Amino acid sequence: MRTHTCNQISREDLGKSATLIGWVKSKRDQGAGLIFIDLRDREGVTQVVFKPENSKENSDIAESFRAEDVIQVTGEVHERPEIDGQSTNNADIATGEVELVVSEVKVINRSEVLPFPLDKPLNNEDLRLKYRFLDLRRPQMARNLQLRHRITKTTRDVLDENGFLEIETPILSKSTPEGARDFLVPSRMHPGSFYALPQAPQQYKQLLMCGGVEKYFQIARCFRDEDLRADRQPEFTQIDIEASFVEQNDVIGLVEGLMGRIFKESIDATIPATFDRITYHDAMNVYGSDKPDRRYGITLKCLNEVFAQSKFKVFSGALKAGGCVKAINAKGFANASTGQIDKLTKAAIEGGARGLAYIQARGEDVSEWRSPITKFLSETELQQLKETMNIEAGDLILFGAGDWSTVCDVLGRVRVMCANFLDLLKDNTELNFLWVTEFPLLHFDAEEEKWHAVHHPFTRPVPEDEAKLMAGEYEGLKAQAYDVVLNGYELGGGSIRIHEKDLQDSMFTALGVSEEEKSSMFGHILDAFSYGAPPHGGLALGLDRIAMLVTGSDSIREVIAFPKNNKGSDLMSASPAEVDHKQLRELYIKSTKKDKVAPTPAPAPAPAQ
RNA sequence: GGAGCGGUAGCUCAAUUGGUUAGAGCACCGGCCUGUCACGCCGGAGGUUGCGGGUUCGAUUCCCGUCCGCUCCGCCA
Repeated sequence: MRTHTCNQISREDLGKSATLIGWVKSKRDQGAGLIFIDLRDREGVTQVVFKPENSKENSDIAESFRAEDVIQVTGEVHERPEIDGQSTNNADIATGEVELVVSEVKVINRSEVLPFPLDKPLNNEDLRLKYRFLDLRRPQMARNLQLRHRITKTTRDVLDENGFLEIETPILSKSTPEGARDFLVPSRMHPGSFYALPQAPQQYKQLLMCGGVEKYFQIARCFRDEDLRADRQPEFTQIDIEASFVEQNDVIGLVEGLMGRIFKESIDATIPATFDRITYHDAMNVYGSDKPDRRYGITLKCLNEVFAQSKFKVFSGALKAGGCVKAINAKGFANASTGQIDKLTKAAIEGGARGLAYIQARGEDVSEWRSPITKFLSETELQQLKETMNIEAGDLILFGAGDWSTVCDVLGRVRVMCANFLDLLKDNTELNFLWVTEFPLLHFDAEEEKWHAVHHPFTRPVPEDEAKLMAGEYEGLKAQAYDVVLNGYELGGGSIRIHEKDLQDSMFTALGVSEEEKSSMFGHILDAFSYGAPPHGGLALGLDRIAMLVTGSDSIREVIAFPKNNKGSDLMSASPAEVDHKQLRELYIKSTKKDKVAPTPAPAPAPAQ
């Protein structure tokens, strides 16, 4: 029987017997039967020593060990000896002052030669995912999973302390017309009908509020059939929270407390008791993003006054059309390479700009500035610009002109790229939390010529905009919606919801949902709202992203035990995979493969064209 | 759907302007070594350079196509 884990034995155990079970991390064979084994388990590493004078048989067995063999060793805990006056302690491991001198050894299971070493970082993620069961043995991955557990455990504790009930909602649910693409599951008992996997338990949790639950949470698996990213998986986990009789500040306070406990109990980090708040408008206006990373200070400055009378048509034209001129000052980036400027310009164009005007302030004086546009600007404009933007020698100024939202978006992208080029976040360990509030309720999709919900269709407008929504005036409405942002990542978002049938009906009307769809798609929720639905609100937090930031990983795949790759495949189990014809027939789905039983007749030769 | 980067031994990488038999470290196999902890020393085995085609006397290298992976854009209410 195991008496200790591999991080446990210490000087206090000297002379005592101990039995360890674990994996052979490494073997150092000194010859003549003196062999050191680093034995690893989930918790740590202990050096075990085989001495020929104790048992030649044991040493012979140890000689055969390879990395990742599972062995059980029993022996006496010894102090590490001094050799020629030199300590043989190993300060790198917790058990480095002692060692286990083996008297009994048992080989529990042998390992094949490994496809990759476990004790070094490995770039080849393909290989890691294919052999994930080995990859998970690496201390970094073990730590990530342990921290993730700590996060979910703390979440359950905190929400339980606050009176929230953990309730499961269906995985087999119903396709929703708006939002991301659904994963569909064919129904055998209802030919031609499909379940959908939930993108989020949004409607269920609101129906729980209608059911009088008052306070609900769930560590909920969610599914979206969209293209993947480093911080996006087709199935991911949300901490889903909903409460009745709450206002925005209640939800915000709850989440601030939850975050504080999570960061304390996982990595012992102390974060502010309350987070700064910024409106959506200000976030866009100042940082060019609705999830700004404020760990660096580059901000968007308005230059409308400077260029109000400008003869430079790009600027004056934008202002005349009711738009704006803005710029950022990337301090110390005047030496940007042509390639870097090209990349910034490309990003600006992708964001909808026609180009990217810039000034490389190679010196203090405006005459030393290098720029394709300064020749169009007057001396007065240049001096005002210098003052407004606080331009000093060595700065790079980047401009955007046009309609407000495009300019903000473009400069927001350029801002992030500059910070990356300048490596502004090197060695930065700050945890910068932020609430973004007062999101727009609706935005108009010019291509489809219809209004979309910015958050989702159940989001409540601010009180002063309720009447407008009911009256069909959709321009400029604000929502009681809020996002929590950490270091430029959207950790989660939520809103106060609509709980009245009439208001919800108006919302569906705004989104162009037909009367027929209202009852077929949303009849149950409209129904629920007409039987005394309580006011309610909540939010959902991305557990994977929280775990990614807590562990300092650069991808959520590092904090998910068995993630999918970029194409949505599980490389270990090789899913998705084709299924048997019989299975498909039962589901009334036609195989895309050629039918082997009844081959189709050879097609007639195509007529020459 | 689009852009960028990448694919050479089990792993991490190298290979000059297109030029001998494609190399090194780690891992592996054999031998030696009684205090190592990235143990050390000696020896060995290990390659369809992702795949297909083209140019060339000659292609890891140049060109075209294709597959795979990662990052980003679109997309993700």
